[in-house]
Amino acid sequence: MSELAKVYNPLEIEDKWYEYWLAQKFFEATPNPHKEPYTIVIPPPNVTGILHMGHMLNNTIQDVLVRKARMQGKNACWVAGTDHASIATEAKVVAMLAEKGIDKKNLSREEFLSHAWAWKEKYGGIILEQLKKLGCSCDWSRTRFTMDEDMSQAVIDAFVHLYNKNLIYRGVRMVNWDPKGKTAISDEEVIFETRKAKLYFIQYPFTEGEGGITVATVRPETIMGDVAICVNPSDERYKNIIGKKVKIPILNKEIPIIADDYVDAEFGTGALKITPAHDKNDYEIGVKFNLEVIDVLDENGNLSEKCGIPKYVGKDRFAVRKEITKELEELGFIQKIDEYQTQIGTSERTGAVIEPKLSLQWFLKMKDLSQPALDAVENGEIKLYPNKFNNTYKHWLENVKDWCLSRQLWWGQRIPAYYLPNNEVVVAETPEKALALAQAKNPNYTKNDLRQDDDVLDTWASSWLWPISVFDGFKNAEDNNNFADFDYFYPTNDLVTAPEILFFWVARMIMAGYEFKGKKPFENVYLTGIVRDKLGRKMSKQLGNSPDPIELMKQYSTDGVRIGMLFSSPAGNDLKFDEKLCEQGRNFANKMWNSYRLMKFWNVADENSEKTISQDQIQRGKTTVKWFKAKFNQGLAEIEKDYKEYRISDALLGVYKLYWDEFCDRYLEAVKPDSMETQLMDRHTYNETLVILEDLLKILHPFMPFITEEIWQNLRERKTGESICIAEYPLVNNEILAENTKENISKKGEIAFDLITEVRNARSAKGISPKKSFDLTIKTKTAPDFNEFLPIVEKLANINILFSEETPNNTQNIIAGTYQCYLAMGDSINLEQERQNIQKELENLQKFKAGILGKLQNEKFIQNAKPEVVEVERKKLADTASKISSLEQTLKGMGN
RNA sequence: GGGAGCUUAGCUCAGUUGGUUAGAGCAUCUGCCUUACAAGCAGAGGGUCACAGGUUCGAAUCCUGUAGCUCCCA
Repeated sequence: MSELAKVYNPLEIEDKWYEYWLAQKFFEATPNPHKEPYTIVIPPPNVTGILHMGHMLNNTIQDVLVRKARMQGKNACWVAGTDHASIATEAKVVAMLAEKGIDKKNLSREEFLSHAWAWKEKYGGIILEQLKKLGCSCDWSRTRFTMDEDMSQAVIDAFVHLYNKNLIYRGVRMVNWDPKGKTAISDEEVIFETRKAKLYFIQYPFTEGEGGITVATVRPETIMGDVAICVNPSDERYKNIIGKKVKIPILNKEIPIIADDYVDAEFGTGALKITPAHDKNDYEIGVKFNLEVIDVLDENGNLSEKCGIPKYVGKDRFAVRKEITKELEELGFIQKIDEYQTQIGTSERTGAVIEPKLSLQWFLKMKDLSQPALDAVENGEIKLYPNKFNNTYKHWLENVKDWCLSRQLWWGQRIPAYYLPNNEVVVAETPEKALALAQAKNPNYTKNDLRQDDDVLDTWASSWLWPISVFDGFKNAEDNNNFADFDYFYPTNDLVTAPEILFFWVARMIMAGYEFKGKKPFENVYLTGIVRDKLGRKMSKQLGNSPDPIELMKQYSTDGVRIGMLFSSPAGNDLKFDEKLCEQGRNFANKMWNSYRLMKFWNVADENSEKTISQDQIQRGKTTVKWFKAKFNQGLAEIEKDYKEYRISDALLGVYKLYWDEFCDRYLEAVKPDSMETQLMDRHTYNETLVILEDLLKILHPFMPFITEEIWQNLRERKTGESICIAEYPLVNNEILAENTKENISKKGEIAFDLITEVRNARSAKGISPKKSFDLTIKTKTAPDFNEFLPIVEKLANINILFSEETPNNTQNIIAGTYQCYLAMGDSINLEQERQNIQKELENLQKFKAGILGKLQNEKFIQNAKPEVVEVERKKLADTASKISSLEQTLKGMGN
């Protein structure tokens, strides 16, 4: 048996078992009315994506939950897939085409899409393959893509449904315009930079009378688009001029002074110029006061005809800023120019400064949709972990804005809206149905009169349907078969995702669940933290501070990396990732491997050889097994509690300590055979150890699927089709816990192990080798209450235990529980030193006792504190008093 | 500007409705090739719980204020 390697080698083992699991179809789930379903849908990663540390964390947690549920006999179904990521993918494809010298502008929509699909087929599956490396136990037969035909159909159907309910409308809205790329981009693609700018103080003269009002702005080139000056109504400086009119410098156009709370009286002069076409907030004020919108810029970021000053038309916005500043200065309108730090949005793609621009977009009204979603979290039907996110969630939903659904892109579901020659619009699932609607208005319309909207829908318009559509929940009701999956697996159980997309995705899925199915999409939402580097920075490509997960797994084993991720991830808190943690995970795997190796050295006794085993060894085995089972079940109960509260890293730490500290360092050391030559072990202890190890492997399996499978498979003869993946997860054994409470087994064990530590410590302090054996006298008339543990103490502390009521000479004092013990270490005892140690210990105890007495003599404490608390204090007092008296006796015995 | 959260050992974090002398892992230090494992074993040291008040018999925990940091929304 000794041919097992000393160091665990994960490489082949991981691939071997993953292939076995897939071949045995352990991860595939089909509806089964006799089994309870447990469902998770993956947050679909971008089809353009490759695995990053965030995915590692997220998917490891999901795998832990799914594997545990599967072992608990549930019908575990984890659906994987990817989303089409309109913007990112289109950008990638455009870039790829550009490299080949192809300009998107010269392609038809169909041509471009065929390139995009080709790209997706080639690169779109990378991330899913990487998830397999991570050990993810997804039902791969269910893998979906948000642009699959039926998934897309669901998106279109949903759009039509909402349009017909009057929840979708078309309206003007401010978008992030990239004047270089000549396209709108999403908020996520805007990078804010802190830049130096100038704050110009410009005077707008009153139309009547002397003077005027001074406005501070960073954008003097937009004054031609001004339609009002706004002040705060409570601003004393301006109270009496509200309603007056001023003239825009140069242009000499009259605009009113209005008042709104939005204006910050502290900023600049407290007077704000309102340019609705070029600022989001100004636009909203414009809507509120019913002001005109004058768009003075064109799609290139140049001044347009509308600016009203011919010499500036067609010139770049920044050039005009300089020129107009000069002109204003010459005309005496500029009072001063301050240096100013400002946040400027730039395009992730082109680097151009983003121009807020009004355009016509499709919107979804959110108010009615959000109410059920708000209620669901409020009344606990859906639970967020950690629940600190309830506030954020509530705040967002109560202030929810309408959702801009359209994107000026081609990659995605094309908006099913068709324009008629008279600019009327019809919305329908297909061109045919749209034509029918059109013809209802005017029978003369033909197919050629319809022009479909060029834009596609936001990717989230696909992913908010994900938990429904992956189970074909939108398919026709006539086709009953298609609903079997949906009816069985929906609502799903847990969702694991990042807090960054709580609104984008989670809230919207909840809305979709109630809107389309009248049911929540999931029960629990576990929000992970953000993986940061050691310095606390977000991991990003630009910084290059993210390790390559695949490399990490090669270096530390997949199990090791999974452990490393989870060790540092308390729910919802950001985690500072450190490779050291993966190393710790790898070391743990190695420790497990070696504990398995140790068992392989042992020989099970037969009827004859069993007689040669010492009673001490047999007794040790018996007690250790009993003790460990108590510890195991206590630990397991804690771990279950941690799982219930989604404290995954605490659950892991619990398992880790059970395995390493209790099993390896205590249990295995205690049951080791006496004889190194025969390695003979009694059958009872051996069999129990096997069961114990199997139970440990089972509770570890969700965290470390590969090594647990490897050891589990080798522990006994297993048949094909057997696997720890589907082995029964241990239940907390309440009988053992009750027995433990009755017999105080774990408490006695602690006393015994503390005593072992004390003895080792005494040796170590004096530089004596652990190999040297000593006598230890326990001061007692009868056998001490932890009697059954004494053979364990003798073995692990390498001592010989005696009982006596006398205090032996020349010994070191040790306390075990309430027992006074004396360790005879021969000449090495320094009596004076020993006396001092005891004195010091006595002082500590006296201080401690005084503290307790202080409490117990305080009447208010006795009156107010819970009886249990008072009882605990009394017990402490008694124990301390007894320790003190025995130490004092010891001192006396030493002739002091 | 509005909202949320954080601050506990050198580092990363636990610390449940207030109740043992505040815990863990890593790191550090000491001693060890001991019947598996040096990716290991046996020990040890290390904290004014950010700061200042308050409530309470009792505060890391509750309240108020201050400072610093982070995130979300605008």
